[in-house]
Amino acid sequence: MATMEDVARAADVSLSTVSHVLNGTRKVSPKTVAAVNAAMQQIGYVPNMLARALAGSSSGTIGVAISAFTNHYFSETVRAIEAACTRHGLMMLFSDTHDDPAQELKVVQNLHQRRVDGIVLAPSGDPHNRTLDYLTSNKIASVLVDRMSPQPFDQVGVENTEATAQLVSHLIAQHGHRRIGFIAGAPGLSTTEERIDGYRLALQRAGIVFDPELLRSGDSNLERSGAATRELLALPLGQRPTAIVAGNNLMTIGTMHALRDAHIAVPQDVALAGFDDFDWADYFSPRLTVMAQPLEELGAMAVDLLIERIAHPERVQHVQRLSPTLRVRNSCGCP
Amino acid sequence: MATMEDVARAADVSLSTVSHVLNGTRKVSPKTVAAVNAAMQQIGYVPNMLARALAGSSSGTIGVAISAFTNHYFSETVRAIEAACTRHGLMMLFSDTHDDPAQELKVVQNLHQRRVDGIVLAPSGDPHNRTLDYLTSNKIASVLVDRMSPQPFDQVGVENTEATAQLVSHLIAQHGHRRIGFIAGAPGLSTTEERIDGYRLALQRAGIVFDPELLRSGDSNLERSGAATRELLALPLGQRPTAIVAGNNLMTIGTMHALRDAHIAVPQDVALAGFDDFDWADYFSPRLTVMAQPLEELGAMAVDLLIERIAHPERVQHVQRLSPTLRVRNSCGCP
DNA sequence: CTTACTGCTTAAAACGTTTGCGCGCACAAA
DNA sequence: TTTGTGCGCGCAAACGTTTTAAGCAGTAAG
Repeated sequence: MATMEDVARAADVSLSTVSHVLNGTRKVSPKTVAAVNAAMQQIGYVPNMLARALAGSSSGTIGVAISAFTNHYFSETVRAIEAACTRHGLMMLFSDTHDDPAQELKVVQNLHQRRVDGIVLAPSGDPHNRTLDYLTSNKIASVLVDRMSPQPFDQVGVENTEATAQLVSHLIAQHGHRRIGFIAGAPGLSTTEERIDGYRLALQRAGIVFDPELLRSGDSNLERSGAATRELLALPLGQRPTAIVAGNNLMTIGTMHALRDAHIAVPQDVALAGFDDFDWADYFSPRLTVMAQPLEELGAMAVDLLIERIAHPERVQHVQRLSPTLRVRNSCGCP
Repeated sequence: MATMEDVARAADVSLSTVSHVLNGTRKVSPKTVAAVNAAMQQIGYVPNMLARALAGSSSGTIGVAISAFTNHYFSETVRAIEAACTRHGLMMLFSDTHDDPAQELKVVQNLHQRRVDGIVLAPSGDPHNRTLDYLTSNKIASVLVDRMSPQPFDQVGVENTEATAQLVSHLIAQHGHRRIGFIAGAPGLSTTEERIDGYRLALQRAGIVFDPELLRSGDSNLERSGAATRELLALPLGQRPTAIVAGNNLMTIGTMHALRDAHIAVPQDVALAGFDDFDWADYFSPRLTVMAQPLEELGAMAVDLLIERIAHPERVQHVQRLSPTLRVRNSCGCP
């Protein structure tokens, strides 16, 4: 494959001149520039970014470690991140963490070995914070998305507590529900905790006493949320919820699954609302009332923060909370 | 950052010995191995894959150029590809083509510059085949997914013609429809052509004469498929379709959107079926009858073929057709 | 006592860039 | 004529690996 040296030879200039033409690193006479460009054209030169990254300092690549596998909504986030990368002329090295601490660490090390300029990570709920520690101790520029950490990182997430409260309050205030079930996400995730907080906050504001029986873990996945829903439905009649709120998209589907299997009509028998929107939600029944996260913004913001961090490693960390928006449809009981 | 040389110094051996310990490239005495490993541990050495790739020949990275942005279903494919990569110890450099020939070429060149070992591409319908030509003339190991090409490439796709015919036949044979609308994908894509063929094949087999008015292009996207559906609905009563088949997931949603807006009940007023499945399809109404593509297999197969190709650049090309499976629910009129 | 081999190790040349240093030249000022 | 001052360039040293050729003991065979 043709190298810069071949180009130099063909254009009868030095190697460094070719480099400088390529990067505009210093003034080169127009005549020489033309000669070099012609030579490149002619011999079909393709720059070698590996060598460039090795010699210089930036690889023009960022790493993304997100569990797109376990949670569908992360696919969207990844897409948004990729779009932002393209806008900034970066490439994205993507690997899935499967929300598993060990795998997550492996992925991050892998990215580090490949000398990415920075990393976007949706941290798993590792109680030992191994990956986070690895990032800090190796001084890797990084941004956390979705899940927040008390550690000093740049972070982008959504406002969960008030948002969930808003969702629950809608069910209470607009539709008079008093017994509302909540299907919570996987324990250990900040989003899970925050959304539970929001749930309890809304109850408290309405003067409803919290019933632990109505709070179930759906473990952020389809199967467990279905099971949690069945548990809710199995409660004695007076205690059984008249409405259910699911903590994320997957659990909304899982809940709907269980309700359907139990021949429970939504919203007639039980009202339903959830976190995360779907692009088809307007066209299929029940039309889900949800909290929609600004995924596009989330991805763009993450990349912006990362670029900023790469440029200024010592700047103080930013923690951004984006606001999700309530989309009222009819699964909550609205017409 | 620590280099191999630092490790060598710390372990009091030569640089190349460290390299050989790391790669198991040749026999090294157990004592030396231990010393080297200890040294690595101690100084926190992180291998530099860039340098390794530069010196050696493989970068352990493959490029993926797919339009995940325009078509949701590709997200799943990308996920499947990533999973396969991880299984094989590869990393995935991903960039979106937006189904735009120019962007696609740019992306592929970018990947090439980064010296990926190979590329998985879902080719846009570029009439000039610029990207494909680039790949062949630069002898880049590559595999085409989803869309097929007459050019000599390794390819994985699904069987579209018979599958579509099966979908259409179901509507005819099981539910007695005679006027069936078809919302086709973007022109120029092999999948689009093949699915149209399947549609016509099914009509022909049932002895139904093809009415060009019933074949509309939804251009593989939401908006245009909605418009196409409205055109179908605007046909005079005797000509208006009693069933509609959509050419992919996005167009199924778009079609459903238009039907909903027109207050047309599915399947009572008009039956609906489409290509591509959804994970929520079982739980929301109408429950869509669809042709489900084996996305996981598709991704795995693509990566397998690519690895094979990288290992043996001169082997003859394989073209694989996977079989989608019909999932009958109730949007077609089945109970 | 050579010779050849074995088992380990070192030295050094790639790989394809970037970049600091410095050189020669032309042209203006002294 | 000198001296200075840019302007265009080339040279060569990194960057962190892999890999080939060769060195150097010690040992077995001739």
